[in-house]
Amino acid sequence: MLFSTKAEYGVRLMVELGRQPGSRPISLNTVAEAERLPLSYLEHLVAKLRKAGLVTSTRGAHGGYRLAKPAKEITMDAVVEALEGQIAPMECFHDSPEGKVLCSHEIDGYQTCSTKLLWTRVQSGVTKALAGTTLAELVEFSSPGREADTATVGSTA
Amino acid sequence: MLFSTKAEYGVRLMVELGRQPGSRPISLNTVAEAERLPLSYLEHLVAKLRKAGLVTSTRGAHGGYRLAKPAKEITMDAVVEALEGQIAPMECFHDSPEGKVLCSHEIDGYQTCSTKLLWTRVQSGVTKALAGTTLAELVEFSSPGREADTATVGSTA
DNA sequence: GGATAACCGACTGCTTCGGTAGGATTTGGA
DNA sequence: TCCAAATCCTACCGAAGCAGTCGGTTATCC
Repeated sequence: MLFSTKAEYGVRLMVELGRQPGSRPISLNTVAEAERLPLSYLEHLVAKLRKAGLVTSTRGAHGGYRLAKPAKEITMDAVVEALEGQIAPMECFHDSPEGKVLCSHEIDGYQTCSTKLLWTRVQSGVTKALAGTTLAELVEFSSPGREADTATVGSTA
Repeated sequence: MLFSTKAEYGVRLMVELGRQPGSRPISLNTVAEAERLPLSYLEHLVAKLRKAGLVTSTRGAHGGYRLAKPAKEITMDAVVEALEGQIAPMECFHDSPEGKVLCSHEIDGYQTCSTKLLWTRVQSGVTKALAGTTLAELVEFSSPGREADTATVGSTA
């Protein structure tokens, strides 16, 4: 499995927040019941999202969470990365400052890494899919009234 | 991390096999030394590749492994899947008989799955990257400069 | 002050990862 | 014929991550 349920639950949580029209926060409890997910586990996940600056929180009674930005401006690479950590196909891949991918095997003074081409392509494929999808899309895609419609599930790139 | 070292080691092993010109098998020991990987761990990995029909084995002295097909006909989705198991972005994704992806949340009688669009795109991105890369490409990509080096990497044992 | 809800850290059972160990079986060659 | 080189197979191990649970603390509204 490429991703764990952290990404799954976290994305659902974000979608749930994105569904709310007003600006008032919704409590985690509400989200947990709507999505039928364990509240105490969601607490851990939402903490990651908050630290990543994707949601803001209001404490106390009638508090809760809301999106830190409009759903249109939230791309899913940021969400998934906040939840799962750095997204790389393989451990030896790091993001260098220039945004390039780098395979540590090459620094060993040992010849060209035979797997670099492959992982670079995979990395690119995943990144394009995640960065090319906004939260707003997911909200609209799953909004009630719209029945399961696989026609628009095409790739972005 | 999307994939574990099983994929990394296994792909390197395949590339090493693909580098061999003749049809005679090479031992795992040779591969392990060339790639500096633990032999006993490679045994586990090559077993998966063999069961998937990607390599064939010859037992006994002067035995070893060789590719079951020409490197051009081996696509990396088969290799990675043999090593890592079914490739899906999320646990709720299964390959249905018709080759479509299916999210189990939708069968719950509960509304449209809010994450399906995202995971479908990711799935597509990864699959395209893997299926669009052949072993032959990786072999060629990592070959240049090979005959020049003097280390233990020599192809002729 | 009480209810609500975010926050925080510790703990737990479970599975996978990465690797080791020890043996058995098969085969080629001296 | 017997040894060495290989594949093959099962079991085991420590470490880490996953998917939670639990208990408690702080902040806020009524």
